[in-house]
Amino acid sequence: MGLENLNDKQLEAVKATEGPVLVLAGAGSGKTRVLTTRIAYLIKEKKVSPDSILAITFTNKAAKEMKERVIDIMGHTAKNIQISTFHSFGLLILKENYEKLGYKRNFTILDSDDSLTIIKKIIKELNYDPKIYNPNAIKSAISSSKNELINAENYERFVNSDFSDIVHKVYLKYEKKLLSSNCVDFDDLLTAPVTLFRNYPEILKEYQERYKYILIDEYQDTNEAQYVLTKLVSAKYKNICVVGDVDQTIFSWRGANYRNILNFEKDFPNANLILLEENYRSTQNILNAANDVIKNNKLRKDKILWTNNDSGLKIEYHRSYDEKDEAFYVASEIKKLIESGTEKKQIAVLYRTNAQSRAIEEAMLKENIPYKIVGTVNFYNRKEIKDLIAYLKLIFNEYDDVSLSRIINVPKRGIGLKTVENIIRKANDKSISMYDAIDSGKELEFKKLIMELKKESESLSLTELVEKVLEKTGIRQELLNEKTIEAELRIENLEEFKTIAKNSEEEMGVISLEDFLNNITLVSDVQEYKNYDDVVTLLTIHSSKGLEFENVFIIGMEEGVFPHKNSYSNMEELEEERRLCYVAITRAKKSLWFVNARRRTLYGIESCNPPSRFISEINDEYINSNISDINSLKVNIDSLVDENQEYQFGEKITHETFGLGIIVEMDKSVLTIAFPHPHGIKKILKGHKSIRKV
DNA sequence: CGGCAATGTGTTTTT
DNA sequence: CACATTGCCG
Repeated sequence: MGLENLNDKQLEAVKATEGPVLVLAGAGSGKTRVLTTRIAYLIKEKKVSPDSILAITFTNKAAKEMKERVIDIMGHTAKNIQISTFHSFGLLILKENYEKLGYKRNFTILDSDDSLTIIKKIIKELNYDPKIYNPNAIKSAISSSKNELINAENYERFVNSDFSDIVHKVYLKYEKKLLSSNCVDFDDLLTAPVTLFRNYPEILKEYQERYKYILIDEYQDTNEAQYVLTKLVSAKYKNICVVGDVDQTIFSWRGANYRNILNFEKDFPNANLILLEENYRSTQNILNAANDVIKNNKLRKDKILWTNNDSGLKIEYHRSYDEKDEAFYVASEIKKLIESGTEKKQIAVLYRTNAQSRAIEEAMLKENIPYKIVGTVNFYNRKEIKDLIAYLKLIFNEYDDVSLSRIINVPKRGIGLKTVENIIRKANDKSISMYDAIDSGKELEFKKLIMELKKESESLSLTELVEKVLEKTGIRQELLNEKTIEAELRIENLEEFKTIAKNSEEEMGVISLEDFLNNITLVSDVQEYKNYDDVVTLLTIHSSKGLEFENVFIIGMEEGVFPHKNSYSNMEELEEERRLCYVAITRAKKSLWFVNARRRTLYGIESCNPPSRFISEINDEYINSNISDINSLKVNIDSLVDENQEYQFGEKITHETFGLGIIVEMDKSVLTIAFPHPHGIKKILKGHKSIRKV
């Protein structure tokens, strides 16, 4: 079972099966090993039934990996364990209780693009100018509210400005639209189960009985909805084991609240607290660098990771001329590694923003280095693929007005804006779906096509259905007629989609249209299906969380890029950047590179950025550099702050982005300021340029 | 209705 | 810079 390889603390975490357990696990301290062994221990030693166990992870990648590891230990009994993301778990609950929440059996999940489309339409309907009221801002306000379990009606209490008033109105209409389209959005997958459990205690009871043992990974990244959901389901047996590391909170912008982990012992009195501080992953030098960076955060508890590993190589810091040069340097270093026998899958290039991947990708292509990009511009976001999916969604859920609007004229059928508007008006008047509202004209032809495909979908396999759609709708024919290279590429993508369908069918035996659609919406990572053996990995730091590589390159180590300039005005966001840096550094096992560029063209403008402050936070003795004097390049962070500014409790200030706020707490260097919704409470360095007295 | 050109806009991270 | 939206014309 692997108990023999665990240290005392890890063993304690595995064996403390009864009652609440909080495991504070530093980076690389073997927390995944603890979780997987704990699951095996529950089943083998404690004779717990596999389907009484619920294990929640934060990403699909982590869920997949955990499942594989458990299967490695236990074999196929492990297949019945519910190991998934919060969102997939929410979907499971929803599927078992859709009617109580007002949905029909064939509800579908909207992706975030679809949500935005709906919101744009609503803004138009309400006659607001989308230039003044940014649809994306409204969308994220609605999404944050949902994740804080504030529903559209309750949002009224937070209305205190023009903007929030409009958010409220859009939010109400948006919810109505989702329900009538028989659709849920991502956030509903978390909030709907909470609503269900609050309204139906007897249903909650069933789930409490079903999942007697609960494990939650990355607990510091849970938001309010996830937190409440966890608490509800675990309330009866309280056999809940949460694992996390406050220093690795990197999803605050999505509502993650690291206080959930700090409050765990309050929420579950007499919780067993276990600290894992020994790092097994990295060399001493890498770990020292990580510790040096993270200790600059003011809002944290002291914790020093240690390791028995050798001190290892110094961090290699390379400053390049520009981003092309940077990419070329990385590629040539990777080449050297590969030539000296390093496995490509032990090499990763990490960056702060997806946009940075392009230069690296070009260099990799030029140098002929096999690579994969994790979670880049989504395969499923390509137009032709979205169209195909919209057909499948509509075939499955005819109430889905979003999908219908998308494809009613794809390929061109001569159904224009006017016609569509008429259908919408009719549907609204009669309170029916657009699909049901269609009864004449060219649009009836379209409806008949969907009806026909719907009928066929009952008897065809998934792959056959996809083929039928490509053929009968004319999607493929239209592209064939184009006879351009672009169109050819699109056809290739459609064929690739068919392959994905086929593969998942083969993998799972049979897969229903429903499961397939849900899967591709929730698991947006197409590369899971592709067969990559030994290639270099390119990915954002965010998606690198939980992974490890022998050799890691962190590129764009510049002020403005990393830390990202949007985080400058707010101390909490800057500290999140620093945690992000901590995560990035601790991905490396053996060797680590910091790379940056003297000048960089991003979004069409060239800028010259000083090296990242994070580099200067690390003691020079851990760094090897092509620059003679690293210190001469250190940024003067103090220049951003006017230390002499004094404030008083209760004093009003204005912030350049959050507006008027009141100081509700202060200490030597940090102000806690309350801003109006949706900003809420922020911590800001005393005397920071972004705030002014009023 | 469909296609094209001009204009404008927003660019952090993910389920 | 890349893309999305708008406006104009056939």
